[in-house]
Amino acid sequence: MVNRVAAKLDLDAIFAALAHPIRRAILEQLAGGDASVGELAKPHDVSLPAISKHLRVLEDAGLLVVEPEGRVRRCQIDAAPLSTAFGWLTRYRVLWEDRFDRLAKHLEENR
Amino acid sequence: MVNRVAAKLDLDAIFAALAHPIRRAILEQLAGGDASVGELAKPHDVSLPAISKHLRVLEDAGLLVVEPEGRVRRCQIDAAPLSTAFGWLTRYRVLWEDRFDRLAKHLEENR
DNA sequence: TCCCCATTTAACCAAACCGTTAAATATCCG
DNA sequence: CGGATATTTAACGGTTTGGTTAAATGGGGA
Repeated sequence: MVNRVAAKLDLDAIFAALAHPIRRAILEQLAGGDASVGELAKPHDVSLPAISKHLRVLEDAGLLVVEPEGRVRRCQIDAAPLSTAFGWLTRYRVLWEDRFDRLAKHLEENR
Repeated sequence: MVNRVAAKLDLDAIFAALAHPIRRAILEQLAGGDASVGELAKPHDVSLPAISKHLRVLEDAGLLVVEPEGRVRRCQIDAAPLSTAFGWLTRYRVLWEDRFDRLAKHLEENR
C-alpha cells in the first residue's frame, strides 16, 4: 500500500514541515476545509511569496495537494503523511506513559 | 503539571529536533536504555562535536536529560515532549482515518 | 603531579531557511 | 484588447544548521 521506504525517507521532510508555526497554522486552517493561497495567507503577517514558499514545503512533504481552478489555486490537506509521523511517535508512547505511571505510583505511595 | 504554554511554544523545537535522522536514531538508541555520549556517537559516521551539537538540540527540545557521572555524561531520554507532538498530531487523526475509511469503502464497493 | 580519556568549545565553511521587494505569469472580465 | 487579480519566480540578505578540525576543559588513575 503506502510505500514504506518512501515513508521512512519522508520523515525528515514531514517533521521539518511541522517545525514552523505558520505551516502548522496553515494545516490547521486546511483541516477546516480547502482554501485558496490568498485565504491561507490572510491570517499571517508575512508577504505572499513567503506563504507560497511555506506551501511548497508542505507540498514537498506530501501534506498539501494543490488543484488549479482558473487563476486561483485551491489547496487541500493530505493528512496521510501525518500518520507516518504519528506512527513513529507511537513507538515512544510507552515511555511517556511509563513516566506518568511512575508519577501516579509516587502520588499513591505518598498520600 | 506540565506547563502548557511552554509546551505549545516548544512544538517548533520538538518537531525541528525530530527532523534529523541522526537525532531520531539517537532517541531510538536511548529508548533502549541510557548511554554515554561516546556510545551514542559510535553508530554514526560523523565527528564527536557533531554529535555533541545534536545532543544539544535534543536537550533544548527537552527530549534529553544529561547527568554527569565523573568524566562521562550519561544521557537519558525524556519522552514527555513527544507526547506534546503526539497530541498535536492526534487532532488530525480523523483526517487520515477518514481517508482510510474511504479506501475501505471503495474496496468494499468494488469487490 | 602527570597523563589519559570523555566531552565541549572555538573557529570556520557551505548549504539551507525565512523573509523581503520587484518582476513575471496566467487567468478572468469588461 | 487591456486592465485587474491571483500567484509564482527571481534576486537578494541575514540567520541557522550541520558539518569539519584544532584546542580547551575536567575528572580518574598510576
